[in-house]
Amino acid sequence: MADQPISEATVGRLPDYLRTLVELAGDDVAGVSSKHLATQVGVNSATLRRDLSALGITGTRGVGYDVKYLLFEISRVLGVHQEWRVAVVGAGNLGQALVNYDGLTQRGFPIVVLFDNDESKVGSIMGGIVVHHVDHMAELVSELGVNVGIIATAAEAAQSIADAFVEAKIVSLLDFTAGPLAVPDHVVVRRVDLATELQILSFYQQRDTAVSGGTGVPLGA
Amino acid sequence: MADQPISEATVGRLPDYLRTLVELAGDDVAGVSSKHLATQVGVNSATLRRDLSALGITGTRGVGYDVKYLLFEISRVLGVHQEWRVAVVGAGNLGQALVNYDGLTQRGFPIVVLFDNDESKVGSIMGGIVVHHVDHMAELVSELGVNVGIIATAAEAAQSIADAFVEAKIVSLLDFTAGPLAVPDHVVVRRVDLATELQILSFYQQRDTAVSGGTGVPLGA
DNA sequence: TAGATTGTTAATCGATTAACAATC
DNA sequence: TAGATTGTTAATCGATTAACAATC
Repeated sequence: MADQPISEATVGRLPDYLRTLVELAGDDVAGVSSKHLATQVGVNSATLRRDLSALGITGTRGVGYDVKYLLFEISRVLGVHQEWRVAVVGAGNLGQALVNYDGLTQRGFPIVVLFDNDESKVGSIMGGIVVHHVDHMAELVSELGVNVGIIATAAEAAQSIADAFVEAKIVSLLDFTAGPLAVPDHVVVRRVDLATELQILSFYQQRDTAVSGGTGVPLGA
Repeated sequence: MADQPISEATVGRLPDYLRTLVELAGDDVAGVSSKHLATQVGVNSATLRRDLSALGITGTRGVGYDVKYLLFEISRVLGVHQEWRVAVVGAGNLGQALVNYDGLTQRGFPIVVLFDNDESKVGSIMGGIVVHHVDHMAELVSELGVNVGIIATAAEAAQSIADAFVEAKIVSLLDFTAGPLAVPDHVVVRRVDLATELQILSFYQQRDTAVSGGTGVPLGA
């Protein structure tokens, strides 16, 4: 029943805990110690106990945690018991990949509508979803009960789409474009930028394979 | 010429710096202060100066930093001057979206080969790339000079694909599947998990819209 | 010289983790 | 009671940032 605020780091670990717990439950494991679960997930057991404590989730001293209870509580905290209806803007390759990707629906995030500004795409069906014109975002988002928006357009359009989502009272956005988005404080944006991920990878590779020391060899401009 | 180690946090900010610097250079801005650049990027100016210092990048006291020099040095650190050749495993929707996505090539990460274990896909061309059978990974990865691998298969196949990449001497992997991958220490894996991103978003939304306080209302199991 | 801005020291903050009293 | 494990305190670690001497 602790009342520490829940840190971003803690929230980020919850899906990992959930994933491992689902496996344990599948194997009919009833109880688990913080040490065992932490090892499975790859975190320190004190960190795990602290995370659970922050969520108000308790175990039994000398015994451990009940797997089903953990599963239920973490699911509840993450909102897994609720269905989150997703709108995707951008019916290009990425948008199409998203609507064709079962994983999102399976984990409780069905894509219910796809928007594009290209008239030739409007009206067509992709992954079982009808493509609507972006001009109709406000009405449809409200009508369909959308509560999460995904921006999968070209970078130039991102800000105006974000504005439209905000206008439509969406407060959770996942952005696949690179630039920073200006949104009101109550709107949460998470960014997925594949090229940046690859750049970070290449940084490590370059550093680890570099002939060590020195200011570095200048390459062709 | 500082010799602090470069933190993961610093590396993660480099692409943001780069992006903003590209804009400044485009506007023909020649010099910039840490305060100005930091404001643009949305970080603290001391953090920015510390990051640059850690990379051995210097400015001029009383003046600021030279935009072109910053651009060149950060690019070099990130390996932007090198072409990173990417192999994607999994020619499903995600794999297809990746090969059709120009952004990666534009930022120096051309996908040069696509693998799948589905015989009916092998030999076909997607986004201009020939699909090869996963059994030929080792030879082709070496032949084509691949140095980054992307795992875009179903979750069950991820570990064996990772093993195959490791076998083929690839040390940088981007993984779109959920589970944890076991790889040797010298291999760097970054994970992109869309459902987890959405779960984190829904956590914040649930928390912020919740009727405050209390142990929470139990929902139907 | 006066003004500006870097590069770094020292303070602060927050997150992780060892350690252990509480207690099943 | 003896053994195990939680829940939390206190120590540690690392990253951020204010502040300022160095210096252009």
